[in-house]
Amino acid sequence: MGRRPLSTIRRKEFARAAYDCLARHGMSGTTLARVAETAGVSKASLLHYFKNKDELLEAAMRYGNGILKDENAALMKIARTPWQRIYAVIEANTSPRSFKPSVAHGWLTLLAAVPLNPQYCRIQKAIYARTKSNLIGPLRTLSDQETAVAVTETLVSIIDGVWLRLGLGIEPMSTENARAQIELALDARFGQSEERTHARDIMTEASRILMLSKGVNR
Amino acid sequence: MGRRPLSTIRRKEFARAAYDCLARHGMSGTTLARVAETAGVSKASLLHYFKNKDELLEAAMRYGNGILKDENAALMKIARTPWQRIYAVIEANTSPRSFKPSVAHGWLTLLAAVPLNPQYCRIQKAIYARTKSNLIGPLRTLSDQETAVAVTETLVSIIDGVWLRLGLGIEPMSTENARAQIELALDARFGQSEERTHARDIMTEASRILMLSKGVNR
DNA sequence: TTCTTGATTGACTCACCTGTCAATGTAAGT
DNA sequence: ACTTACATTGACAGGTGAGTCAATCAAGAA
Repeated sequence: MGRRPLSTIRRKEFARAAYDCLARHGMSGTTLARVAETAGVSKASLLHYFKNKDELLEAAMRYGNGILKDENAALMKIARTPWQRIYAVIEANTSPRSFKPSVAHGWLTLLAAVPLNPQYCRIQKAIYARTKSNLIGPLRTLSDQETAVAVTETLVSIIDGVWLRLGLGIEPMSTENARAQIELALDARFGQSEERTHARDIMTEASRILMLSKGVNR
Repeated sequence: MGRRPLSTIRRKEFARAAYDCLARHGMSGTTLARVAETAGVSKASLLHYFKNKDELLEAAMRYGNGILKDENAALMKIARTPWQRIYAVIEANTSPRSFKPSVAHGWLTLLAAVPLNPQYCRIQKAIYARTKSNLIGPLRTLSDQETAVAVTETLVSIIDGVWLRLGLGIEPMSTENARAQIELALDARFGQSEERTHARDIMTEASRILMLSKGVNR
């Protein structure tokens, strides 16, 4: 779209440095000076690429979300059945590649700022809309609309909840634990059909392969 | 315990003011000056009661949690059966009295700081331990240990998730919506027994009565 | 009344943070 | 070689926030 080039790759590096800072030092500890140091440049250089701190943090938010988004997109492309699409979302959102305490803390730090900044708000809104839509579509083909909505809402809450708990770091939280919780919620409205189990195995395997092929490009 | 008196009531007022600030202005916007203004005193007066900002925010954290804790304790005292104890926790954690966007945002803001401060960490750890224990106890009398643990984990994640989404304020999130999600998770491992339904009605009613009697004392 | 203890505050210090700017470096095009 | 456009930076300005301190105020005890 109307994206200015301005060395997109450099911006991404800085967004990553900002995200790392947020994860390690929290919002108050994430100063331009510290981000610059993390990225190995001067503070003034940062402000050459981002006109202010808000814009930098916005990029950090897009960067952090981008990781999940890319994995999700890659898995969605592979998925062929409704259950596979559901497990694509689940796999992407609990993939060990990003399901780490530091990533979760960075995410949590940014979320806390969402209600204070309309731009962050818009970004986050889009993320929720996408995730919900990715879940409700296939779920509707497996049940009535009402059930699909209810299950979607619950899955989204569980995903948010496990990420939150992961980010707090005060109790162990593994990919397996997270997925077990999601499975439990699915059990509430769907039986352990052959189709479901098979789809899960397929998508788990697909996720593993994608992870091995080191980083979804772009 | 070893609590210094130092006008406990005054400290609570300030903790409340700090919490309000956190909810309204986020972590960076919560300055000593602003909290002081909210409380109607000078910044220096604040620091007479709290030796630094960290201690003030710690008090804010205890204050915010205290609301839920008191409601939980009151309902727990009423509960007589396992299912009633389970619904005591659920009611307390989704009570319209505290289940509000501003409260949730204050909570979210504090949570983001948890990994950066060992003291916040300890407080939050205790909160999780209590909630989990309150759920796992009664659940164990209704199922095997493994199931009790799994359901507890899921319920905790859903509660955290709905609070998070409430705090973000980018989508509607009501008490009813939150409870529907929790019910769904319970459905996964427990049928709609007469006992369960009845317990839910009892605790909902108890919560309503407590709410009418305006604020659990102390 | 006098003394003591705690409450409250304005003024101040010091550190740090954001954002600007002018100067310099650098690489590619002509 | 010259020019243009961008990259990078040190230095600086302006502002703000945390925390200190000495002085004042109020109330109860002796």
